[in-house]
Amino acid sequence: MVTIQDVARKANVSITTVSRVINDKPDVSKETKERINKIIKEMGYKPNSVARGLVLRKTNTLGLLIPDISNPFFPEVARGIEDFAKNNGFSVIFCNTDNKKSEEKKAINLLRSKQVDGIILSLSFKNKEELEKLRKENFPVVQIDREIPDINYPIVKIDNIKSGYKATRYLIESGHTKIAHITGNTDTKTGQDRLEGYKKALEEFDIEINEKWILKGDYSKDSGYREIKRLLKQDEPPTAIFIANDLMAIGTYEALMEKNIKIPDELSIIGHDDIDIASIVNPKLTTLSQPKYKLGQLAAKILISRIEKQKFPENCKSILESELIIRNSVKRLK
Amino acid sequence: MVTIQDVARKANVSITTVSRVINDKPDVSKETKERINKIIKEMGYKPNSVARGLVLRKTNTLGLLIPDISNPFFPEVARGIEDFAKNNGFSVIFCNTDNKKSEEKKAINLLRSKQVDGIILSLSFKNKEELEKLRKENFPVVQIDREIPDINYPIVKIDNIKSGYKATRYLIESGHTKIAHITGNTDTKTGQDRLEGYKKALEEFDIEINEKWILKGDYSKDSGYREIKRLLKQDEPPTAIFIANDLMAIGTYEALMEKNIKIPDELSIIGHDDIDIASIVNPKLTTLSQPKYKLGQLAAKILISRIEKQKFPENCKSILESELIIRNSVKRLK
DNA sequence: GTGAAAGCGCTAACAT
DNA sequence: ATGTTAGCGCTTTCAC
Repeated sequence: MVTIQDVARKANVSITTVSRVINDKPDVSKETKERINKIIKEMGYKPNSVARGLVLRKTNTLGLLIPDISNPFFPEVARGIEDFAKNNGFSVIFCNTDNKKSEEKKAINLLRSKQVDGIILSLSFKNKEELEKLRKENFPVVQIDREIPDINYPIVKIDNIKSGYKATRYLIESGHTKIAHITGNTDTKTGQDRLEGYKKALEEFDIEINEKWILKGDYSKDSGYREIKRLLKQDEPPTAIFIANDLMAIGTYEALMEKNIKIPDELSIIGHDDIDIASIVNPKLTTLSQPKYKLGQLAAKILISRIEKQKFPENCKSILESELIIRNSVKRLK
Repeated sequence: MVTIQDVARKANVSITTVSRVINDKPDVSKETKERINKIIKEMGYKPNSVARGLVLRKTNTLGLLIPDISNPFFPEVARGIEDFAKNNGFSVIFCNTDNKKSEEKKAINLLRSKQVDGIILSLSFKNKEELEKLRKENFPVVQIDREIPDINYPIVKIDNIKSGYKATRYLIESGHTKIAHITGNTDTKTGQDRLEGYKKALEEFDIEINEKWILKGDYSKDSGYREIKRLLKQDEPPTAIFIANDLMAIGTYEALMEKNIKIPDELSIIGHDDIDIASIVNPKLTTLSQPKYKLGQLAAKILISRIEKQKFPENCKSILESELIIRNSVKRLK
């Protein structure tokens, strides 16, 4: 490892001067600057960010804390974050937590001890404590996707109530009145919100809410498969169903295929998220699309602004709108 | 930020003693140890990894350099890496390069300047230089998925020649003789290898290779869509096709659906990778499954062994076998 | 325009 | 069993 010392020695200057050159500071003659730059190149010198981080108390590193990078929702978000971060001189450490409180705590401690300058996180609903600790220290944080209520931190998310509302409303406007719902994990705000939107739409159109048609999923494909089977056992089946995410909808597809029930003729389905698969299954899944890349990008933008202390609304809530993607899994009755 | 100084002052001991306690070193009385641990807890002291990294010349951080985390192949690999890393006290910084040489170079420089202890990477085929630089310094590296030839670094990958061979052989054994191939990006070793496996199988079974039936894709869904359309314009179409990855196969599905060509009755398809979608499309796609999570896990294991200087074959090539997943997209003619 | 010196928070000889 | 000291590679005052 060649250090600033080595460069200074070779150039016959003090390390201060070399430091000035690599940081592009004034007060160094054009002549020496060029000479030092040449030597830097020759020796292949690269400043040590760790040493720099120690003195500057800034690592130019962001933490990303998510439930699971292999959940199809997150890779694109992560990409949006990394792209924006990279373009602004930051890199990102990612941690998977599987929504476990203990893992979340460990990950936050790890990131803090690594002195990341800020954290983008998607916490499980129950974990208010950790976020409050960060808040107390006024540590830069941006929440994504899931919001822990009553804590004053920026959040970038989809308006999930509205999104659930839009999905359900589309079913209603297509002529359906018997509409079921498979919820997401109702330990998450996201899951609760989509459910709330579902109820809101039914109420608005004076359709009675049938609790038997509200089935408790957990965002996993298996839970979609499981819950639709339970639904089908009921005496009076619905004609349409809003499923809180596409992954569960896919599970549903499999169960229906097994039972030889035709989508959308016998059951209309609308999903949520517009993951890759949605445009590929047969019939193509009507769903709501989340601007995932943008979500990540914006989260990184807000966090970095906060870190660099540029003006940005202190506790901005950025609510991105989801987009209805009409495909072939909903039958229009009118 | 509370530092080791603060703890030492409060405990009326030297920072050395505190250091001994937090690192669980001997030579400190049970009594003081307990007292200091109590104070550490009270003050919420967390050691500063950056300072530690500076003196120890070890950051317990891994770099992960991949083309694109939102490419469905990588999230699971990344998860395997992060899990193993975490369980062994490491965290991971990830970088997307889009297979661009310039981005790869920038990312490696960034990771080096951040003093990561090792790098797991999947480089574009043309980028031998950067890897050679690392090799010269004997820097810990593990390649995943794609191998740059002639460089003595550990690699964890699928045997893609064998995998292409297995895919093609399965088509042959199903009774097909007119077998086409849509290649992956032939700038990558992976793409070349699967093609080679395809040819090898044909040769072994004395089937003449028809260059017209070898179509040049680039691993993107669009290229699958595009190339199958070109294939269909030919006078004498094949009865089966091996497509170098599932994403392209999905593009193919769309084109065939448009043209109302039935899979597998009119054209049999075998893909590669077994991404989520494969088990969901209609008909379900027969494909070869890569142990992605294991791939990541093993790569991390080898890299960390190397870093910790535990014995592990210096230049081990870990060739994981892909697994044939028989579904419904190949028609058995015999 | 350039350099000497202090210090970021920690670990590791080397005393005592 | 505990403390003193030096130093990891860098930036930043302050002096010249």
